[in-house]
Amino acid sequence: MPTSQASNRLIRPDGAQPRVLVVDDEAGITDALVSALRFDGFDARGALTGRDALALAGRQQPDLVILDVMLPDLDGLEVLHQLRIASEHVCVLFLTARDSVDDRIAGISAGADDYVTKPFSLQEVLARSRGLLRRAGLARGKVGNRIQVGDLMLDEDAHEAFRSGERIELTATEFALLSYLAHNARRVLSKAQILDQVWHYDFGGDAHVVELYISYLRKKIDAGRPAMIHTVRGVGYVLKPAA
Amino acid sequence: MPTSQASNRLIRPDGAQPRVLVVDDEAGITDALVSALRFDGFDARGALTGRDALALAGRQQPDLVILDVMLPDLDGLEVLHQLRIASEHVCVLFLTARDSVDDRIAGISAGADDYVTKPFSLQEVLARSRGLLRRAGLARGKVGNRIQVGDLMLDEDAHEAFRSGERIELTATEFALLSYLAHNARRVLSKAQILDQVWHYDFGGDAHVVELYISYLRKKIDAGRPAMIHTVRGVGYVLKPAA
DNA sequence: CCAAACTCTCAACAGACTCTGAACGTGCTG
DNA sequence: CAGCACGTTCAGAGTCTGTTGAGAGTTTGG
Repeated sequence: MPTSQASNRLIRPDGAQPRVLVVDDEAGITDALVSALRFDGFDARGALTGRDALALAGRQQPDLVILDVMLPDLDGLEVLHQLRIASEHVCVLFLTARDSVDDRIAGISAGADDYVTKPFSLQEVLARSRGLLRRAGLARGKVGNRIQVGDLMLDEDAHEAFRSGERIELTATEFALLSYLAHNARRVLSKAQILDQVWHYDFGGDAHVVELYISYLRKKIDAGRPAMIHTVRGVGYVLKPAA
Repeated sequence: MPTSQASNRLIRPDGAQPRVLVVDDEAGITDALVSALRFDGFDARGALTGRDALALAGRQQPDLVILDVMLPDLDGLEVLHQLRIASEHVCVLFLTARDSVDDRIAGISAGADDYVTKPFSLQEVLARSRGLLRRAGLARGKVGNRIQVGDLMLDEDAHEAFRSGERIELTATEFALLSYLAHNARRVLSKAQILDQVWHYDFGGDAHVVELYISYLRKKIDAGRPAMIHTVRGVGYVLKPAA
């Protein structure tokens, strides 16, 4: 379902893909994340238990571990600590329940590098993962987290969008959608794909919101300019440089 | 959660990152500090016991040791003494329990260069660490611990802030917050990130304090001037030069 | 030991954002 | 050309986020 984004791929100094280990006992979440990460250019693996995770980590030597706090066998925090002992330079992204202050405190004091609250969107996790790895020095010599398509530029650190140098105000959802389109420029994305990637995974609504937000984006991005967002009837939407 | 700040990174004369050794028997604290230091550009390692610390120090030859006074095996003071024998030029930052005046006196007379009381915030420890290493001559040719964003200037040694040359009175918390924002200028920081970095690690409150202090800062920094502090709804806050 | 400053909680308000529903276009297809 | 499916857009309700003022509790400094 997710798609690659060769233009913004992170590269290890040795030329290989960054390695990511996903640990969550809900197979659905693990699979979705592994799948999304793979198509985003990461070498991703999944584990459903803390023990499996530690065993895998020993062999895979991941650069990043995405870790659910709640695991059936070992506590996520314990796993984290073991990981740090084994390989000190690993980054950790925590998955926690919303509003769980305890988790937050535990996460910080356990040395998590960042965390995302459930329910999250895949794009959200991907964005944070890229950010962590870039900061950890696994990025290809790049300043900031920028992506460019034609005369459209997105700065994912500053959460800013520019068209022909002109700044465009976007809401959080609009930015997430545009960001997903930009990462997959020139590729048609179905409404289902978009819904899966940009909206929270427990979002119950239908694909109508996608159409709505495409409409919002058009007003802001394409208003009075050569169109970059195109409809492919019966298939989905594409973002590409204006002719 | 911590973020890099390449613009203010300290560099060893030999070009490598400054080496830091963190020693605390609470794995959570050690992990959090190691993690934060790493993202701030240090080559950090952690040890949970005094013996491990001495062993590691022998191999790593750290420039700075962050040392808990209370250790299970050896006394922190004893560790400090041994360290000084081994390498005279190492800086030492003590971690002590709050209100433990005895610790402070003992620490200073034992040759600690500075100390921080628990519970601390990550930014606090990072700031002291930078300060110590700079004074020890490991800074990239810089005068003072200054950071500038647009017409806003922070002097972290003097704990002073200026906007367009005009001095601005800030409380301790306000300064810490502004400092964190400045170190990550043009990057959106979530309230959770800010809370983790600026407030004490055992702070149980919610993110509302962040909003409150942002409001205070705005009154002092942006009052009647082009705004530098911006809200990114649903994401967080950014500091950037006024357009 | 008092006064002032500071930090944080609470509560009310304002406004932005997100999503639903319905009406309206537009392009396919028979 | 009629009918239908798909897509677009408008309008509005509800929710959520962020802002601010007032004040209690705590710490600091004289």
